[in-house]
Amino acid sequence: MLTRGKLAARTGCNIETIRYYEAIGLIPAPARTPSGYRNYDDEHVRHLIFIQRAKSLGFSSEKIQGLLRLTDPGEAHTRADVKSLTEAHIDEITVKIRDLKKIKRRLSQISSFCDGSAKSAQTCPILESLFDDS
Amino acid sequence: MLTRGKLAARTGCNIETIRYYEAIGLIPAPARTPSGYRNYDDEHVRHLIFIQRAKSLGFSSEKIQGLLRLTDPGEAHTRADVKSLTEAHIDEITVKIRDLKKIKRRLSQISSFCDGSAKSAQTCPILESLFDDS
DNA sequence: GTTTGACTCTGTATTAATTGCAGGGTTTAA
DNA sequence: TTAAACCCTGCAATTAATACAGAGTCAAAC
Repeated sequence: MLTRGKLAARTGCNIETIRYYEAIGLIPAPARTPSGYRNYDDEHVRHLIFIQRAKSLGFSSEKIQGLLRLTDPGEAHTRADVKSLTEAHIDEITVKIRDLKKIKRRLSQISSFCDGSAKSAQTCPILESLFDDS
Repeated sequence: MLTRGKLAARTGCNIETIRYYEAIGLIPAPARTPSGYRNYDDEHVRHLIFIQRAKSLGFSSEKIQGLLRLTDPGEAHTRADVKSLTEAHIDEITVKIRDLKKIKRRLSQISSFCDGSAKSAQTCPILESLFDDS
């Protein structure tokens, strides 16, 4: 019996947020016990973990719904559907990865270049480049 | 004269959001004209572009403040400071990149595997793996 | 040079996403 | 069999972002 509290503990998701995601349709409504308790299954666990990751990567609830719909057996998908949906997402993800790599590279430079004096970070020219658009 | 509206147009940021970011200290308060108009400079443009990117990558306002503080000439940083701040961020970014690559790879598989029939996506076993934790 | 439209200012209200709380029922384990 | 620990619902509070209202400012056409 996987109650809401246990699902929260297992996924790290706030217990109230689970109810909220159900309300907005981000996760399917689970079965209920005779007394009305929600009873989740492994599908819900995977769903919720995916949602949390996607959120942490800056995807909106709407975008996440779009990704999840790709896996929904209740939805019919033509090849064209899948193509256009996935390709738009792939492009967006490619940009995200590029931006993250840029920030990571700059942070590594900051970490290795600054010489340890109290004023080092202020004068380190690398810091400036953190904002660059190139 | 870079007014708030022009800054919004140049960065794609909502004009009201700029005022909000100033209120919570995410961007520095700009100079004012004698009549009270905000007057921004290039520093604000770069700041705001960086903030928008970081937001789109799932960083919280707090995290972004931490990153920006690394570049703030008014803050003193010891080497240890910089090391610990940057390394925590770098680790987090590494995870994000890995997750994004995973999602991207799965999306590519979805796009290329499904055979074009109306029911293809439902039965495509690749879809399931979008949730995997491995 | 004045008028008018587009812009800015401040303060406050609204929306969306999330979290917290209160009041009441259920389960479990001592 | 009762107390602790949970769940239920409904609603309030928070945070981030955006919208709006009323008043002042700027710029360019008349």
